[in-house]
Amino acid sequence: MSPPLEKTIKDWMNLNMRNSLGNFMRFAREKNYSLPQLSALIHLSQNEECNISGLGTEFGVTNAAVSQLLEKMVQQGLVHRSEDPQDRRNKVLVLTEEGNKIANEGMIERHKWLSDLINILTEEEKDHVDSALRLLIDKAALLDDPKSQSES
Amino acid sequence: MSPPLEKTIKDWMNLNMRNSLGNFMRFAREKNYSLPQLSALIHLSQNEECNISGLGTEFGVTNAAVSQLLEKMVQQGLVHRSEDPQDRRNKVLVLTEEGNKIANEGMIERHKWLSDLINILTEEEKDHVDSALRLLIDKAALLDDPKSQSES
DNA sequence: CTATATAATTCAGCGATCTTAACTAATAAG
DNA sequence: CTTATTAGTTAAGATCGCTGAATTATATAG
Repeated sequence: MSPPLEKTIKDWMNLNMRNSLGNFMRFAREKNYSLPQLSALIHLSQNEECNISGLGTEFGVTNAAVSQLLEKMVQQGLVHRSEDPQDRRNKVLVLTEEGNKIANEGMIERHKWLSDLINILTEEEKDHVDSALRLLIDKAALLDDPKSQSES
Repeated sequence: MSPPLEKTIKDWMNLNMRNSLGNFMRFAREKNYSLPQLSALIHLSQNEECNISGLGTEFGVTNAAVSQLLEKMVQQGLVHRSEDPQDRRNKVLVLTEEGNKIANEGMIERHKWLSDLINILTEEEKDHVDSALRLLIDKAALLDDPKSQSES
């Protein structure tokens, strides 16, 4: 990687941190959701069907911890938990409508600064940013696809 | 904002979430730092001189909470806490070398996927992404500057 | 000098999450 | 059928961070 791009990435990371982390934590506190809950919510909103151990691996905690966390979220009506017909030891975790709503709000809150930022660009600049981000999104999909199909 | 750009931002947000949140939480657990600690660490690494109440406002918690959290971080050698000569009620919080090291590692860990992603781009694509990100960084500085100079 | 306001700390108590260990249920292997 | 493995749950105990209230020290106002 060329040195100037390396610096750009670093600056971009800093900007991301400074603007999204605080927003995210404040949002969590205001809505009375813990950070683990909100993280689980967002993970579930991106990976439609998860099980307990998958979440445990994702966040680096035991199944017991996930089970307890999810139990509360089921009671709060954020998550629907059902048996997997293929293997009834598995639980299939899916967000409820309410859960999806909260997850989306959380994401919007976290990246609000990015939307605000883009709104002050000229049309030409918007196009430039749009194509660059789309390029990254497409490349990321290429990296993800081979792996995401290799389990179950 | 044009509809296609709006979708691009949304996709980009999703990608960010999916790839950085898990890394970040795993990093925190592996290194035995709590999420609040790591968040404080990162905030301090971006805003060289902070006081207790400033951090409290940033994260939406009481001064007592910040004081206790920082006390631990001082004991761990991550933060240097000293009196403000201008107003000795204030404490000036600055990261130690060790604290800075951890903060940087955390940021690198969190955005590792972005570096990996950029590494598979062609030179031409890299230039494209570089200029788009730099554009956003510059615009963000314009938004921030008026505010960031208004205190102390 | 006295009174008030501000910044930070300390303490007791609460709630949340984590871990380990024991347990139930379902699947896979012999 | 018996045994071992896998997925998830439950319970007990520990830790952590937060709050509210009381306290100390500094700064400002009258």
